Amino acid sequence: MIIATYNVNSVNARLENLLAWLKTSQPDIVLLQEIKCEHDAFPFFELQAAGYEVRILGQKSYNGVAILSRHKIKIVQEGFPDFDDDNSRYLEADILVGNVAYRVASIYLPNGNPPYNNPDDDSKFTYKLRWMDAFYKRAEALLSLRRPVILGGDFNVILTENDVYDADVFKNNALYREEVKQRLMAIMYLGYYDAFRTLHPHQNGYTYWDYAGAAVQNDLGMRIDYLLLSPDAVDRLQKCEVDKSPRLGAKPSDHTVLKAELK
DNA sequence: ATGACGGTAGCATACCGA
Repeated sequence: MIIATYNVNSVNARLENLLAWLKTSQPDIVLLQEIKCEHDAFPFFELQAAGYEVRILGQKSYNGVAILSRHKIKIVQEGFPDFDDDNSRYLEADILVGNVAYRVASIYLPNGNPPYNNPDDDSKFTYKLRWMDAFYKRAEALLSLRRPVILGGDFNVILTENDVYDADVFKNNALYREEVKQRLMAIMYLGYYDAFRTLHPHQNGYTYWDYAGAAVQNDLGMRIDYLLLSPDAVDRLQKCEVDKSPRLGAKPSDHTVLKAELK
């Protein structure tokens, strides 16, 4: 079973790129973030023609998450229970692959940095922390299923200096603040495994490179996309790799694909 | 110190992003 997560930075702007990648890679499940559209503008037809069932939690212009699957999708949660969110950032589903009943979620965690024109505004950061607290509660509840759970997406968190090209540049950045790193670590201490780091302790594993300058050519990236696996899922983990090809092709997203293979 | 670069809304420029 191959599962991937990909922040597409607009599913419509990225449709050719996405379809080409699906055709080459043939994943079973894809978790998309930043689809940036609502239901009526989503390219259902093209993705269904490519062999995928699609469920989305859309939003106009910003955010929006989706799940693509070659197997039947049963949505169980749109957003977190008991957390009122103006943004479409969390979609959770049951997907049966062979005889394995996976619970998966597509996650677009808030960025948290202030607007450029108002650097003292911390409202986005406090929203990020509240969102992560709600995520913690949901992640905790899911462990009691004692099933393979896969929480994947753009987490907007740089965990360590090994996950970014220059940690000093990000010292005060909302992606690298202590409050944020502690919250992601707390989720993992519940019993989730960072699939990439579990298998690759030394590779940088970057999944994002800025469009500006020559960030991708110079590998000035950061590892901010994750696949977190519950104990029952990590037992099945065979491989986890960054696929840089979508980032190197024409008209790329600023993120690339992170994928894992489970047996 | 700032912006680069790209997407969306909607028609000029503002907002968002990491």
